[in-house]
Amino acid sequence: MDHFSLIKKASKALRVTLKHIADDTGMSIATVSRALNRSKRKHTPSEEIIYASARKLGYPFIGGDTVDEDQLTVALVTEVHEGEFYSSLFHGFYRASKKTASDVLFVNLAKHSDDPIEHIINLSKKYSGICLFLPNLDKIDYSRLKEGVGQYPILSLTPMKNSKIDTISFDSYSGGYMIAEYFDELGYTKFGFISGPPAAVDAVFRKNGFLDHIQESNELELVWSFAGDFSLSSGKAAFNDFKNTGLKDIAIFGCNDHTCFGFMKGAIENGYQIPDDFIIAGYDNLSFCKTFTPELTSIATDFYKLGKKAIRIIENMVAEGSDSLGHKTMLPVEIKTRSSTYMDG
Amino acid sequence: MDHFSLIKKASKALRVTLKHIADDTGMSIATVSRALNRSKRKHTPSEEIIYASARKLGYPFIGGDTVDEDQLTVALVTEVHEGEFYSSLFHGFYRASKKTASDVLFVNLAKHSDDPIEHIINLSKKYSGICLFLPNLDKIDYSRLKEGVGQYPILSLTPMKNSKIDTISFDSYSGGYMIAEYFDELGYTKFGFISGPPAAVDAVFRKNGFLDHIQESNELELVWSFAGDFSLSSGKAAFNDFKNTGLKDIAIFGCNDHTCFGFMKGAIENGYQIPDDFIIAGYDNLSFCKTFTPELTSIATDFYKLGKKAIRIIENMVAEGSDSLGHKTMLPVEIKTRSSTYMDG
DNA sequence: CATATTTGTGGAAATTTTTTGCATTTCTTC
DNA sequence: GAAGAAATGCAAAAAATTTCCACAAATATG
Repeated sequence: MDHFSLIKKASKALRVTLKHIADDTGMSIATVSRALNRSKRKHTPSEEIIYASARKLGYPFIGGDTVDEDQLTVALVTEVHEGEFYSSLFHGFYRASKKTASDVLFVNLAKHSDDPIEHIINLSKKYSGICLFLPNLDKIDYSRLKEGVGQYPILSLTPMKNSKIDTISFDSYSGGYMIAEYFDELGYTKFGFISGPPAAVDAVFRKNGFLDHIQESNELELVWSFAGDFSLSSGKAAFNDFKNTGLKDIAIFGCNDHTCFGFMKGAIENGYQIPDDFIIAGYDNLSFCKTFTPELTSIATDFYKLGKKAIRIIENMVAEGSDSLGHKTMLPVEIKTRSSTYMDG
Repeated sequence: MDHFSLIKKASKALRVTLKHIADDTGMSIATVSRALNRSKRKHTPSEEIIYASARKLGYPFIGGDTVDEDQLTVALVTEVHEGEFYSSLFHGFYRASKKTASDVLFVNLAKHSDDPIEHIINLSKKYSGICLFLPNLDKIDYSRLKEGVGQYPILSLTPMKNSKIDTISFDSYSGGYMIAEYFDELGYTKFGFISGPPAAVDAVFRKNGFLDHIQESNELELVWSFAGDFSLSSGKAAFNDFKNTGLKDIAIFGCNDHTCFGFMKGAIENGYQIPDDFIIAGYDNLSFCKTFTPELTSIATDFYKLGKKAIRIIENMVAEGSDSLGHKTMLPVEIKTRSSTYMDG
């Protein structure tokens, strides 16, 4: 029966010994032992072969790593995609790891996609703690994961409703709220909004914050909205929709920068003037915000702070033996005002 | 195995045994042995403690990954910085690893910067092959590295003059040449150039290709050039310099996209029309090329192809036991023409 | 409430794995 | 072709790990 053999394979995972390497290379156990214990790596042909075989079979090397006793090793588990976001995330954690006692490893959830949860559970045996950035996992996945790792320091960077495990993320709600507040201060009363994909919980929070501020005041009103999907082209589509309404003097919040770029591109091609005809603000503070003309007002997130805080939380969990129980941590965001929302002097 | 480690300090090299864990946790060796061999991970308090201690001390777990015997593990060694480039690089290798038998691990050259070469030599004991993207290493570093690893599959992604080890990179020279050729075809005869930092060998090749095509024809002439540094602000500075020359009908090659964005931004703010007053092309084909108005003509590099080729080379080196001897591999690049160099119909 | 049963643990024996001493072979150098 | 150095295998010694057994504590059962 199929599942039996699977279980057997998982449990009886035979340990790699010198004998395996000796058999594989045709050399004696003694030779293998000596080759592997050389401090200086020599380059005799047989030692090369032994090294290659040892690597292939996964023999745990001895000369290699001795760990700093107090240093934890935290794994940041992601799927690598394109875009500035991942560079920022990695770079933030990388910088954070320099400032903390812990070491960060970037783990890619690639080939084992048949069962990512099983894979992550295995990772928990290797690392002191795990940070997950896997927006595609659902609630059932997280439950299985929690079940599988037990009391273990694990942290998700994706906001989740009713998550069983701790999460840390940026305060998207406040980001949206800040934008509305800022528009209000500038004297605008008519607001517009371009949403992101409904599945992106983060984008929904941005929206909620924005709308809540509007609702809190009688003078403010949402006069236009458009369902986008984070992409440049959906921003363009949003502009075409907006153009037909003929609205003017409106303050628009696009739930990410890319959408805003698309919107502004469409507007400029149609002879609109920004910020004269409308003002617009985005979210993410991509480096391109400063490159675009007009420069885009946006909500900035600090990945270095995210990394540092995430590592701290893991470190505390390890030190106190405390559990991941669905606590949520929100990191403040910052508004960067630029010429897309005000006139230059 | 899709994870990539930061290797720990290589010092005293004493092997971690069950006794160490027993001493650390206060439990007996027998208990530790049993806890570590449980296939299903139980969550009794003492087993949690044992696991935590084992991780801390770096005990080689047995239950962990079952390695595919024929699968190689290639390490991509970088320092993580911000910017779209690193995402593209990682993503390219990640996709490539799915299409090849080998696994790719991303290794960050972070904390151990006291002696990166020593660190890389240690990595060679763990992985079947290594790809380096470390533009800061100099020729002496590469020589030491070659000396240290001996006959071992290693590959640099940074073009180097007279490198001792194999390199693979994009054909920057042809990229620059193609731009000049394209400008020529469009009927331009006066050319301008914004250079990158002199230390970036890659940027120098782009320049050489561009200038060589100009020199091959009597009609073509380089009428203006500016020493930039790859940054947005140096592009703006380049524009200010250009403005004072009063030149018109000129075709400009900026050696990377960021510089071009800065240049165009300055131009637009000064009321210039692109491509009417001048045409401009960049290098890198960043996603923002399509976002900017006008959209920027640029040289596209394919990181997926780079990753696939790099992995193939490593695989061949392993299979044939051949050495890394300074061979250079160049991957073709492609020109993406957009509205910064031609009028819309 | 007394008595089985299960579970977790340490000590020590049994087993496995690794290292080392010694003899033999191979390769280099004069 | 001989001397010396380096590499290798065998077997013994040492070290590390697992297993067996006994005991104690917690839990279940009559």
